[in-house]
Amino acid sequence: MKLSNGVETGIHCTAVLAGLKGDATLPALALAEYYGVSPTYLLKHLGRLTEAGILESVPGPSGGYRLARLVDDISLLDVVLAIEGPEPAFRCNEIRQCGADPLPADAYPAPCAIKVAMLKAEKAYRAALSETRLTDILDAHGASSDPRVLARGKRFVETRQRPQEG
Amino acid sequence: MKLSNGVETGIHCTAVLAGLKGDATLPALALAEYYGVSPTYLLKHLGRLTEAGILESVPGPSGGYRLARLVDDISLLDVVLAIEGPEPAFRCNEIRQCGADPLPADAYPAPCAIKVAMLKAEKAYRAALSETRLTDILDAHGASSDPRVLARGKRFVETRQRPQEG
DNA sequence: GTAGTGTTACTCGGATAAATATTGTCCGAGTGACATCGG
DNA sequence: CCGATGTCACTCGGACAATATTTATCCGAGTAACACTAC
Repeated sequence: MKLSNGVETGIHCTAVLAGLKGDATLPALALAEYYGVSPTYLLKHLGRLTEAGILESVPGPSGGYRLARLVDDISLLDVVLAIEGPEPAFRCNEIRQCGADPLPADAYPAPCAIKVAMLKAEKAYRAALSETRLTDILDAHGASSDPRVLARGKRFVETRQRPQEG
Repeated sequence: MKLSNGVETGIHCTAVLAGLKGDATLPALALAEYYGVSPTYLLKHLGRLTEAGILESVPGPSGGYRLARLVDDISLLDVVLAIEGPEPAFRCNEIRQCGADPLPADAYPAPCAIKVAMLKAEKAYRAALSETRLTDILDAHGASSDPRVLARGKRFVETRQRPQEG
């Protein structure tokens, strides 16, 4: 079980975009440079987030991405599901119904107990992700980060955001 | 994010092996036939479970696998970790420290807030898995399954277990 | 000086390859059972 | 008839391919800004 790295970059980028004021946008290329990741690959993830209604994309020069909702309305679960897809990690293949001399399907009216337990755990996982909103991430970041880190982020956003202010 | 199918087969097989009495064993080939999965591939998963101390393997004719511990001492988490590996699904690459004109490493004394949140969710996931023991699965299966299913399982175990009784 | 217009450069989006993880297969080492042979 | 022994078939375990998924890349469509021209 390995989570796509796109989740990490997606959340980070969403957090950065939360720092924009008003209608300002930030191009994908800028975010890619800021985090040292592949620009074109990042584009794919940002596209997923846009499809999911988490981000808005503005085409053309001075275009880019910005948040489509308030930071309070974005949870980590939203981002993870947008990038990884909505399907649960555990997928029951109903192997209990397979194999030698199988029974008819009507012999299995109750759901597979293993499936139930696995999905229950995954539900707990998603609940925890759902309880964490982007605001919480930003607050924790602001409270525990070194001033240099905050300054670098602020400088970056001010340098690359569109439209340029000033 | 997709969980290996080996997890599903691993749990099912462990549950079947729990039905053995005394020192009896069941060969991997029998389990593979029962569930209609690749025998050699199943062998790999059973090997992982043996390494983890969940199963015991007996070589030679009339050999096979059996539980290495009591059903109360085996949780779903044990099985999942044995097959998927102990590492968490979310792996922080510290991309916050990468990119253009990076800051020195000592600018990041606090752990990444995103990493903390993701691992916290995963901790909840593992806790839920850990609370579910193999006993619970067996109880639920015994209580909610059609008589035909239980009979098929019993017949299968009695037919293929080693040493053959009778 | 101002409005209209054409070009241009920059953006995102989808189709196309490489790398990696998962899935599946094959062959070899080891072991207990069985048949055989001798007493 | 009973015991020792050699062969054998069956087991698990690790090394070797095929497939699926993730990762990365390239190219095209679209758009707003800019410069230029005409008025």
